[in-house]
Amino acid sequence: MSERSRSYHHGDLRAALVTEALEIARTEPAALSLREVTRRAGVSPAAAYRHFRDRSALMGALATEIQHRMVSRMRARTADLEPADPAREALLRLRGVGLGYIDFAIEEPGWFELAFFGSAEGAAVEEEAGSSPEQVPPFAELLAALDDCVAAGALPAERRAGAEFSCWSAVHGCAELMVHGPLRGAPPAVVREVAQRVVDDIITGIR
Amino acid sequence: MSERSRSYHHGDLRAALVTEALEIARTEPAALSLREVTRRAGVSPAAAYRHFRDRSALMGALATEIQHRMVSRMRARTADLEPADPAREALLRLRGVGLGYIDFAIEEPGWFELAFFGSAEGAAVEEEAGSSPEQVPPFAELLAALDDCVAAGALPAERRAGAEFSCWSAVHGCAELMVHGPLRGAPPAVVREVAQRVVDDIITGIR
DNA sequence: TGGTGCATGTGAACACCATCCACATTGGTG
DNA sequence: CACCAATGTGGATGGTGTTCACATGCACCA
Repeated sequence: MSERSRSYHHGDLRAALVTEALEIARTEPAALSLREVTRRAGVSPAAAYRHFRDRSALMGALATEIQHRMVSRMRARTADLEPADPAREALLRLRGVGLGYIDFAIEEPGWFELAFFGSAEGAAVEEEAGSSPEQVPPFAELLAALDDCVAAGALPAERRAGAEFSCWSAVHGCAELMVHGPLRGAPPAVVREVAQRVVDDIITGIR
Repeated sequence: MSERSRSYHHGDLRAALVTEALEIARTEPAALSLREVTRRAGVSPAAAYRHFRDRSALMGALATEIQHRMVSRMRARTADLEPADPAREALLRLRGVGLGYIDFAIEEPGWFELAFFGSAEGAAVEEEAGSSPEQVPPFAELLAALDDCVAAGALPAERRAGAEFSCWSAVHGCAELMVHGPLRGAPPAVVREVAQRVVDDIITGIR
């Protein structure tokens, strides 16, 4: 396993391709091509097709991996909440989910850009059935936080339905604003302030 | 001017290229390439470079055109407001701006996708100076609506600063949700309801 | 009127890309 | 040990953006 680089067979090319693609996406997104990925993995372009139906399948795997990393960071951020009364704590968690989402987009714009690619272009038709909201990990995180709010009495039950769309819209839109939009490259202080205002406004609005 | 199609010189190739690109973007976005655009304009690929520095410059011109059409539709939608007291009327206008934005995204997904491309990829560095928020027409529309709200007493002056980011985030994020995200292809009734909930929530939240 | 300069369009080339094919190599299984 | 299925290769095809030397013809000036 140690000296696998010289052997004709790679060992675990699929994982290696995803790893290389992640690296490229983070550092020089413009260079993210199937050929470049295989090049860095030390393998011929066609080899990728033994593991992915086509380019968009690779991007889908990439998106899934990124979504999981996103959730990890969101959780790491939310973990250190000092105890408070349940309602307040649930709201703080909801706030943390939103801010964590936005932070991830700012810290890893290359990854953020690809995080929802699977649901975007090529694979639109076939996956149809398998892409319910609950299966998009960051979205699932939001759903859980909202349910918590209801359980803790911080959100009236009759306001629960549809609240996830308001929250996701505001938070995702804010992230886009900062990665692609007018706030791209704004000073971190401004960015922080805007993010907090957006998250607080939408949490106020859904209640 | 009438029989210009046979002449070596085109007449107004720049406009023709934008027109063709708009058509392609609307009907078969996947086919939107510089070569396809020139092909439809009956001209060689290189001809485009007499009018646009590169592909991303074409996309930028396209984006600008789309943004203007977006504003036109948003205005057409907001135009028929029956008079009411100023505060209520200002809020309705704000609501109309948001819903109009979302409607445009749903009705013209191909265009919506490109509307902010100019601020997205290639041209990021050089335009830096020229892309202040006020110069993005749909965003300017929002700013105006918010100022109206303050003037009409529907929004406290101390809540005005930053409100545009909350609104744009929610509305743009909602549009993305419907074009690329989990709500893509959802029944129109659901889409309508979600859009209204999102817009109403954020308007509640900013006040 | 005739000539010329400059903007505009052409054709061919380059480098890159995704994708497919027949073929080579191999690790594991009978 | 032999063979098979899985995996990787090299090369070809047709697409892309971009550049270059060259062709064309409109507008203006002598």
